[in-house]
Amino acid sequence: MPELAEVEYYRKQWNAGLGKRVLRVEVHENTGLFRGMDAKEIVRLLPGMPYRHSFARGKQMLFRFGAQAWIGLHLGMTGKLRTEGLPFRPTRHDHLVIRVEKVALVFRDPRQFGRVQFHRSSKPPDWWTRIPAAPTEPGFTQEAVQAFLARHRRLPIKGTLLLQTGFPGIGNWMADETLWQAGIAPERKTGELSHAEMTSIWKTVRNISRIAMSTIGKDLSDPPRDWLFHERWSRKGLCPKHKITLNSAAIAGRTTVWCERCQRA
DNA sequence: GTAAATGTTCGGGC
DNA sequence: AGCCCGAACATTTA
Repeated sequence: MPELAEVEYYRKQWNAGLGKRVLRVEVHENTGLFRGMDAKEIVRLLPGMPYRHSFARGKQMLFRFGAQAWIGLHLGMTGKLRTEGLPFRPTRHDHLVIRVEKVALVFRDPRQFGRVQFHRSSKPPDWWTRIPAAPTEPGFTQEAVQAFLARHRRLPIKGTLLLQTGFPGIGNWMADETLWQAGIAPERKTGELSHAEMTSIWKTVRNISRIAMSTIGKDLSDPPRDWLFHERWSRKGLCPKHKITLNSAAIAGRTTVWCERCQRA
């Protein structure tokens, strides 16, 4: 379930390998994770380099090896990172295994919607540098959000919240949580929101992201009990405020859950 | 057996 | 050109 906070959690899972030298890399090279790249390049070039650092921004992660090697990872729908002690034999969905001293760094992704990128340079890749500020960063300002919303006036606000070019890290459950806490119906056109509602979107996204980071992002523990989060997964979820059955429909192409009493149409 | 799933990209039709 | 929509990717789970 990798959105902003889950990505942060999974990034840290490889920390057990920090500072250690790569001994060997194993890949399932014909899987979708390596689309558009040559997986063998990683296998050939990474050994000998220390795993130095990792970063996460939105749903993207970047791992630094040696002086001029970077691996970018996206978890897609079902990707997970973990480490394994030795001996370790990868199984069917463990598509990338980076063996460092005493530990194996594993990227598992059954559906293969995730992605691996390799970049050789002393500088991080352009695609990384261009990611806009995430909701937990100072650059995620009210002005930036207003300007972004103004550029997507015809899209339902639910769809706008899912655009990674404006809300890096926000995914389906965070978008629903935001709209529920902000009291805005998901099918509202972005351009029809009032100034106060746009401000509320900005504040709520920041608040939810901060709290999610300190719970889910820390150790996958639950966010606050009164969040929609706990109710939105089952077909008969109840609004935490009104205890009425939540609505569920596809909006902007994605399953959307909301409370018609909380959220102004 | 069928539908749907926490994401993104691509191509066709307008 | 640009916007919008649906399909596609591959697998598991309800």
